[in-house]
Amino acid sequence: MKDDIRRNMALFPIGIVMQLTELTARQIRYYEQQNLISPARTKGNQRLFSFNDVDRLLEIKSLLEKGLNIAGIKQVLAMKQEGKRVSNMLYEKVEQERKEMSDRELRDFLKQQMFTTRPGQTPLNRGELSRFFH
DNA sequence: TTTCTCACA
DNA sequence: TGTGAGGA
Repeated sequence: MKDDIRRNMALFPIGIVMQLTELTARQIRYYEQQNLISPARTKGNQRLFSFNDVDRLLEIKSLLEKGLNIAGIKQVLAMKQEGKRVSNMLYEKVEQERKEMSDRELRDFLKQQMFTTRPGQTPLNRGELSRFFH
């Protein structure tokens, strides 16, 4: 579908993205360093974000609020891409099933993480989320 | 004015 | 992650 070119078209500077996502410029730049997003650049080296980038950031924010840290988000995002590759040519109904499955898998994944965390290793989840399993 | 990179009393 | 410096 050629709707992708529109979603991936670099349009807004970091200032607008800050308002859209309610994230600080510092955070947005940091997430880029962590390869969670890959905005285009202007000739003046200014970042230009696409709708996809904004969506991604909103998802990151959402995951952050669920208590995940960057490492956890990276894995979730990776899972999303795999799932997308499979459901790309399927219909909406299947798309919904994928989302539900993703949520369930995310829960299982997090739960398992809590018990699998090895000594000296930072847990993938922290903060509020801990309350749900402890 | 806005955004960029770098670095930390 | 915040924040200030110094430049574009």
